[in-house]
Parts: sequence; structure tokens; C-alpha cells
Amino acid sequence: MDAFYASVELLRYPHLRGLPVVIGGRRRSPERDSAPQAVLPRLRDYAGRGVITTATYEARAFGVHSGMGLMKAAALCPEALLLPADFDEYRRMSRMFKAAVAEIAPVIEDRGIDEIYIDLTDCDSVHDDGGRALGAQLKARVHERCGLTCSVGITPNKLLSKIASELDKPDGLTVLDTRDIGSRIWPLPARRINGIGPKASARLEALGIRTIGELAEAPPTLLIDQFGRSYGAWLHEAAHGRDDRPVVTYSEPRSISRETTFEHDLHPRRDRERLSAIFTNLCEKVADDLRRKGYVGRTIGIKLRYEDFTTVTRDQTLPEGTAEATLIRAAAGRCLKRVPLERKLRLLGVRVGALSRADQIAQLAKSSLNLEESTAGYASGATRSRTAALHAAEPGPAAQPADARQLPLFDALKPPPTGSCG
DNA sequence: TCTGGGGTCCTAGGACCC
DNA sequence: TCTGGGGTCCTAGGACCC
Repeated sequence: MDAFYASVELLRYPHLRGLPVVIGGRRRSPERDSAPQAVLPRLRDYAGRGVITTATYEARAFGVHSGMGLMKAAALCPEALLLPADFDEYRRMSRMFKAAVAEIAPVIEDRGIDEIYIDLTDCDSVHDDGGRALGAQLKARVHERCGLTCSVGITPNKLLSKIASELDKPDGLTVLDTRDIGSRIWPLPARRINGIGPKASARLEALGIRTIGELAEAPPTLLIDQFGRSYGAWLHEAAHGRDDRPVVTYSEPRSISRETTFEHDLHPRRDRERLSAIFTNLCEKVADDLRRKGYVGRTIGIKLRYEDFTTVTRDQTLPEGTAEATLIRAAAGRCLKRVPLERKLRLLGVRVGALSRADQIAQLAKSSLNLEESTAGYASGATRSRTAALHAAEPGPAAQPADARQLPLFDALKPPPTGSCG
């Protein structure tokens, strides 16, 4: 989708069309909705933390782009209008454009809120003209259903399609096949390859490799030498436009997390109360997300970012999966005790990984009950998961404290409560 | 007043097991 | 009495993506 968040906002505020608009910053008071005609804040009036998540093409003309700090963006384009993000609305429009595409081509890989891969192999018309008419049809259907434009790249694989989709943005349609690689792909910067980020492209540049063509010419041995067997070999393949990854229509989530950057840095001791409340809140939100999505997780982790932006993580794996805020809070609290807490913090996060489906765990618990009745002394790796399932289905005493707030955590200066950890 | 929030995957070392 | 080889799991950090 083209400048997705900003484009969705322009559907609501059509009178802003043609103006530099950026999305980002803190959620403000909800008065915006009751008085949409009121004076909208300008970038120059913004004070505080945050980055731009999306900028209209008019704003991009000033050098403003997503990921840029708002203060820096304000210096470049002080007159740009600033809207806070409304993720509920973006998710709604996301579902809508994906449904529009599915009407025509149902084999879709979700790549986040504003991007998809589509496998067109089984769409007959793709073979007529390389897919140009089909691409136009997809774009038209999305616009018809959502009023939004998108950019499409139709090629033999995902790697090339991703690059191609960006060649003609916004509202683009690019059709390429392998014969076009030399003329259309090789002149591009190596950074355009999905998987070559700022670090890798800087290292490539240090080797005198700027374009994808130069990367394609580089001896594979050099790349493997510099970047390791796996990544080095992949770089070579990618530069030649080779990619055999399938379009994956479904995948299970690996982790669920919540994190927050504070308006002002907080000190672990002096701001202990506030941090503790924030910490508990993050745990409750994660627990909520887990339950809503139907997962439990065994690995509980925390993430801290200090004022100097260095980041540390700690995690702990529990014997059984949980979606209980209290258990998550307790485990996260134990992680916190393993981290230095002298410097001020700018961010705190809580993560739950090693997920499994809550219903399958419950299912397993049932069959485990039956199994343990019928077979005594069965011992193998499977025993643990069955046992885990039992505990997950029927939380033991440890899950009893009703209010996570009562737990005396985020308190590294206190010795751990007796018997709380081993 | 630099630098969000939610993710995935990879690497590498150590513990532990057979 | 000088130290194998293979495998899995756990943990921490980092690159990258949307």
C-alpha cells in the first residue's frame, strides 16, 4: 500500500490531500475526532519523543521519511501537519484491502499491516501478458473497495517482486522477468534487496560494492569470507535474482510482546513506583493479548533500554506455558533482578515466547489424564509437555494472587521474597 | 528534545544428556 | 591420568523488516 497510514487518514480528511502530512508522535486527547475541522497541529509545534511512521509523498519531498525523529522532521518541514496514529482504523483498512485482493487471487502471504505477497501461479490470466492485466485488475479492485492506491510488482519470485513493487511507487505496476534483471535490478543500490539493511550495506560499501550488479559480480568466496557461509551465499543468490521461497499462507506466531518508551527517562530507584506500575501494566497487556489470541507461552522476557539507547534483554523459561498476568509478572520480575539498574531507562518491554495454542494444551491435558491413568511409569521427553499441559489447564497455587500489583517486584534492591526463585 | 512498537530469524556459547 | 561426538535446550544480542 502507498503511504498506508497517511493515505487512510486522507480518506477521513480529504481536505488535507496535496499537503505534507505525517503520522506519528504520542496519542493526543481525543478532541480531534469531535472537531476534525479544528486547527491541526503542525510538526513545528510538537515537543517530545517519537518518530514518523508514515509521511505523505508531499512531506517526503522535504526529506521527511518514516523512522525519522519528529524533532528532526520538524526542522525539515515545520509546516507539515501531524496526526497521531489510529491503529484500529489501519487494521480495519488492512483487512479490507486484503479481502479485496482475495476476491481475485486467494493465495496470500501476510507481510504486516500494509504489505502482502500473492501467488499468481494458478491465476490463468497471469500467463497471457506476464500478469500486467491481472495486476491492473488487482489495483482497481483494491481502489474500488478501499479508495486506496497500492503498488504491484509481478515477477517470478518474492525477492524480485518486492523490489519491482517499489520501482514505480506510488500507484505503480511493474512486470519483470529474469531477462530484465541486468537492466532493471542490477543498477539499483544493494540496500534495495529485502534482507540487506544498514549494517550489511555499509560493509558492502566498504568492499567497494554499491549496486546489486556489483554484488552479483563479487566472488562468492569473498562474500562467504566476509559475511559467513549462510548470509554470504544468500547475498550471491539474491544479487542474481534467485529466490525459491514459497508464498506462505499461514504461520503461527513465535512471540507476543508489549513495550513502551517513556515521555521522559525514568530512574529505577527514584521512579520505582511509576516504573512498577508501567511494568505491571505491560504484563497485563501481554497476558490479555495472549488470551485474546488463544496462546500460552513458556519463555518470559524483559527488555530495557537505557538513556544512552543501549538495550539489554533477559528471559526465563518456565516449566509450563502461561497466559496469566501474575505469573508473567513474577517471571519478568525475576528477569529484572538480573539486570543492572543504576542508569535511567527510556524503555521497558515484556515479551512472551515459546508459544503454544491454549486449546491444544487443554486438549493435551485431557489426553494426558487418560494416558496417565492407563500407562504407569511412562517416561520420555513427551512427559514434560503432558505435565505442563496439566498445570496450564489447572493453575496451581502459584497462580493464585489475584492482583499482579500486589507483587513487590521491580525492586532490585530488596532481597527476593523467600522461596520465590531457585 | 535524535532514535516507536511489534515482530522474525540467526548466531554463539554453555548446560546437559546419551 | 587427561578428555569424543552428537544432539537439544536455554539465553543474550543483533540484524532486519513493516
